[in-house]
Amino acid sequence: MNRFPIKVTYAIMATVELARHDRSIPLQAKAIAKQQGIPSRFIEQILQGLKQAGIVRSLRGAQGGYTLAQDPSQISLAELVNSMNGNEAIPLTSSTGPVENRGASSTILSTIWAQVQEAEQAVLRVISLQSLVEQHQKLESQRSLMYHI
Amino acid sequence: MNRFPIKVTYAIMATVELARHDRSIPLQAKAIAKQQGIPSRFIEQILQGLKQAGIVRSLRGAQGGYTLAQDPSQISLAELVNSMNGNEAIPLTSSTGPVENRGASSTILSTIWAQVQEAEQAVLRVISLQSLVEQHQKLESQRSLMYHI
DNA sequence: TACCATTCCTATCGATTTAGTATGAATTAA
DNA sequence: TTAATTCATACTAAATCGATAGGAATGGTA
Repeated sequence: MNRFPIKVTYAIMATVELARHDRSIPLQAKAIAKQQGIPSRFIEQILQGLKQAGIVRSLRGAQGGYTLAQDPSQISLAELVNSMNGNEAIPLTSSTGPVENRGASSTILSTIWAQVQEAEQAVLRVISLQSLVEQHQKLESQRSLMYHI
Repeated sequence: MNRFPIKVTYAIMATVELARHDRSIPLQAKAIAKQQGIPSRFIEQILQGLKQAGIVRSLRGAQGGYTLAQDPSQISLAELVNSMNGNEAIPLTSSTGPVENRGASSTILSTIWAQVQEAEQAVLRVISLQSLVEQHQKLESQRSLMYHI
C-alpha cells in the first residue's frame, strides 16, 4: 500500500499533471484538482509548497495558474517528497548547548536515523518526474487495452 | 535529530539495558524504566510488544521480569523497529477487488513506497543489538574520559 | 476603470495517531 | 498468605494529518 503522506501523493499527482500539460500555458489549481480528484482548496496549499521549493512557478490573476519550473527529467521524487516535509532548515552547528549534552543512545540513534533517511533519499533521487509520467502512461494504455479485448 | 517514534526509541533503550544485564536473571520493567528514565507504566506496554514479537521473554510474579529471547548479536534493529509498528500481517494476495481497480498513480506509488521501505529495512537489518551496546559503551567511556581531564 | 478569475495568506476544524496514565486482575516466589 | 511482578484493557491529553473557510492581493479583459 502507498503510505506516502497524502500531501506527497497529491504533490506528485499535481506535478505529473503539469508535466503532461503544455508548459508554456499555466494550468489552474482548479483544473488539476478536477482532473485528479483532489479537493481544490487543498491542492492550492500543496502548490504553494511546491512553489516555495522552486518546483513550480505561478502566475496570479485571471488566466493565471501553475507551470513546472524545470524540465520533468530534472525533477526527482526526492525533491517532491522533501518539498512537503516542512524542510526544517537543518542547523549545521547545533545550538543545544555549549558542548554536547545528549545521552549516548540519542547520539547513536540520530546517526542511524540519518542513515535511514539517506537510504530513502537515495531511492527517491533516482526517480524522475519524467519516468513517473512514462510509467503512468504505460499503465493507462495497458488498462485501455484490457477493456478493448 | 532522532525521529524514530518514541516507542521504537524506548524499545531499543530497553533491549540495550537487557543486553547489558545478566541474561539468566530477569530484569524488571521498573528497573529498566528507572535506569533509562522512561515512564514505567509505558515501558511495560513496550515490553509486551517486544514479547509478542519474540524478542524478549517474561517471567510473571515476584522476582519476575524480562530477559532477551536471543543473543544480542542475533537481534537486528529491523526486528526492534518492526515489533513496534503494528505489523499489519501483509496480505500477499490483495483482496481489494476481483481484478485490479486502483488508479495508475496509486499502483506506481505503492511500488515506490515498497522500495523505500526495503531500503530502510536493509539499513536496519545490518545493525545488531550487540553493535548498539558496543557503540553505547564506547561513547560512555569517551564521555567519562572527558570529565577526567 | 470595473469586473472577475485566479493565486496567496492565515485561521480553523474534525479525525486519527502518539505518548502517556489509570485501574485492576492474574501469577508466582518467598 | 503476602508482596512483587506481569498482563489486559480502558482512558486521556497533545500533536499531527487532512482538509475547509474567509478574504486579501494580483492582473487580464471588457
